[in-house]
Amino acid sequence: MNQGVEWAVHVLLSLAWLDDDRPVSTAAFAASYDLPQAYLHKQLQALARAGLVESIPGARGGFLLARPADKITLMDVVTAIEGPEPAFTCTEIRRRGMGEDAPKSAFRRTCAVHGAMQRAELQWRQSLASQTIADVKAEADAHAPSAARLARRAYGREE
Amino acid sequence: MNQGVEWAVHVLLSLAWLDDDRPVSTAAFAASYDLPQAYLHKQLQALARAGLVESIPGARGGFLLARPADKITLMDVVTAIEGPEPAFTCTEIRRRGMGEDAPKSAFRRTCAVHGAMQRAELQWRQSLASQTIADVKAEADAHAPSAARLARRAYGREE
DNA sequence: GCTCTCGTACTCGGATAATACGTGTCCGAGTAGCGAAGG
DNA sequence: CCTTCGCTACTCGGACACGTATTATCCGAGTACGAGAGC
Repeated sequence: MNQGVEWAVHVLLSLAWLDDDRPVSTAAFAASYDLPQAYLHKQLQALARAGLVESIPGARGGFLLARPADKITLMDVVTAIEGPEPAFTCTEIRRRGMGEDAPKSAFRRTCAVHGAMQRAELQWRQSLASQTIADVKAEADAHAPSAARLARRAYGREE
Repeated sequence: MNQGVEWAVHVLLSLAWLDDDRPVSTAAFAASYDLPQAYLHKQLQALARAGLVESIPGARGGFLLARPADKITLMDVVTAIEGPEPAFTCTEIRRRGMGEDAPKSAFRRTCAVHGAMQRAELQWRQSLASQTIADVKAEADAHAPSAARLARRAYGREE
């Protein structure tokens, strides 16, 4: 799994904590998390292309949530960063394993191996789709109530 | 996900279909599935190291199931090929995101992002662990009853 | 005819290259704010 | 003093290198079968 997924979730989480209309620049995020600015910027562009964040160009620009945090699922984030392709890809090698004279009717139904892997991946995707940024924020708040205030301070709010 | 996972499951499935004590060589599998022999051999070695198959050295050697097909889960196969490392790794970047003066008590509990991703991955792993090679075999048989016979013919059984 | 020995062919095992994707970086396009000049 | 113009600094956007992990390959160690010679 891409490193960028973790970064993206934390960035969205920070934006959810800030909860205002002032955009946050890549430089601010990079400084806050001590991450390579240029590469983090690449990930943020992916989030913008996927419509998860809105990008404000120009000076004093940056990124802000494109929709409420409870409307952004972790599945959205993973898809934005990793792409929509499934992790397991079936190449239908079963067709070559049975000899040339195997009846085509034997392959009408989905490959059983493919089906099994797909079921597992579906469980993963459903779990990701059932958890929103707002949920993660709520859990983090429950673990450490000071988190929201610390986040706002880290980005220059409430000086 | 590694290509080798698909190959490995199909190989184990074929061994389950054959269901005898005569080992099958890498060359036989590669010829049957039309796969690069040397690379497939590498994957089979991983299965052998993980204890899923038993390797018979020397002429007329090859591989056979190390235990019954209903005792080999898809999780075992994925772990053998991909390794035991979790797909998502938490680098605890939250600690850097809150400023230096953040109280350590705020990080006693697990990172919420990590927890959320872990839950999804656990669903995936549980689904993989709940499905055995025997289950996949049963499903494939249900889809196409001729599969077992075709497999035995492909490996020189029942000539 | 039987047995022992040697040779050959075959297969596993690990060490070794080539390639693709994830990682990291750079520079150009565009915008907002600030300052100075003019009215 | 107010308005307008221009400049500078800052930020997004996409195009360009690098490193690591997956993909792919090769050669050596070991074993079983078979042929041949010897008894």
